[in-house]
Amino acid sequence: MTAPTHPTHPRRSDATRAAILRAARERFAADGYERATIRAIAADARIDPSMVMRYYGSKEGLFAAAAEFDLRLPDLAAVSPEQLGEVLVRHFLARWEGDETLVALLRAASTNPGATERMRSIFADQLTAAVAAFGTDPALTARRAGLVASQVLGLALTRYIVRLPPMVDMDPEELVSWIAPTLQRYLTGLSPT
Amino acid sequence: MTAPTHPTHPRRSDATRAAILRAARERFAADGYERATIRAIAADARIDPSMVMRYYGSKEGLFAAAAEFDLRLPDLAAVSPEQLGEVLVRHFLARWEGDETLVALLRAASTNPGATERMRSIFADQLTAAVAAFGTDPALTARRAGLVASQVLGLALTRYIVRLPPMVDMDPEELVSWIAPTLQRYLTGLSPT
DNA sequence: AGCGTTTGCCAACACTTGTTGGCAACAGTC
DNA sequence: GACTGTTGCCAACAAGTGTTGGCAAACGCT
Repeated sequence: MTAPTHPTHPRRSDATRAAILRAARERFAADGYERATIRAIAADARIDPSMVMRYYGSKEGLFAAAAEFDLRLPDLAAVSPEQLGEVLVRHFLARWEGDETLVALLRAASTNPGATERMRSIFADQLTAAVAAFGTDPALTARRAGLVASQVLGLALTRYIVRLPPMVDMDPEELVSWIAPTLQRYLTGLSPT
Repeated sequence: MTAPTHPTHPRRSDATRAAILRAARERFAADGYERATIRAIAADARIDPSMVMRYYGSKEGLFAAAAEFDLRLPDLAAVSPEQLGEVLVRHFLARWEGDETLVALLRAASTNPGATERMRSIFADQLTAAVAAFGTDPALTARRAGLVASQVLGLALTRYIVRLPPMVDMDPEELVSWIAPTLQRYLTGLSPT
């Protein structure tokens, strides 16, 4: 993260930039876009609010930087076809739990148009590409990816945002065994038409 | 809605109250809790912002009134067991499309603690009760309901909030035929443990 | 008609928000 | 050591927020 886009000289303020980004992700994840104030983020990072503006231009710019995200989906073509569902749930669960960026993005996506758009493109681009990679009927690929997204995002919503007790209490393995067959069918099941 | 709790005299301002409530639901559904301002809601309802305060006490109070919601779940004990999934998806789809209250609630649930709590209780109470009504292993009831909620809320999130193209484009019947088997298994499938 | 109550609007309050400009301290270079 | 650019903070702004109190008109009742 905060990788210099070009072989530019490392800046003396890189530590500050990173601190801002870390605080921003925490606040956005905990409070959503509008309730997370620049002042609060700056206080967490122990710097002045004006620094946030200098380094990230605006609140929108800060969010864009903090919500940079890659699903890091594995190559599904290399997975044995009957294990696709299981591999995917495991991967998503690990990704949600290990990085609060996605929670921040999901919280913000409900109210902030920019975040909505990013969420949409992440799942429309990255997930659709991964689903296309193991090649079923191209006409169905987008729909399969959309259905997978609906279950995976629903899992995240109920477990990390709404915190429905049963969804919070189940351990990852139980979730995998319940949900994997769902994704498996969405990915490889016959079109029900 | 806005039903007089007691046999009190109908008030001359009932029309205004209803207009406020209608405008509030629209704004909350479109913008979420924090971006929906009392001034904007009042403007939509063509009255002064101070009226909102007089009739609903506070913004939180207004939201609480606007987000009053009943899932109106059918009696699942009266449904033939192999059709549970299908009946449920149909019911939820109709409920989402016909009433923007749930969309308002879902949008707000990501950022507003009160809305989160209400969402949680709606699905924890109403849905769990419906699932319990056709009586499987009580130890699994809450988990089954939670899983159903995860898929149903994921459907709503991707279709009405994030607006993932494939989820928006599919017509209700196709969604039903894809998703019904998922709910069916969550409701009646064997515990995978 | 005269009464108290209800409905509505206006103006203002106290506060928070994102954002800006200026100014001191510091680093590194010639 | 002087010069240039960077890093940081302070103070302030303009705009928008939820919320409040008071006042005029309309209403419903006797």
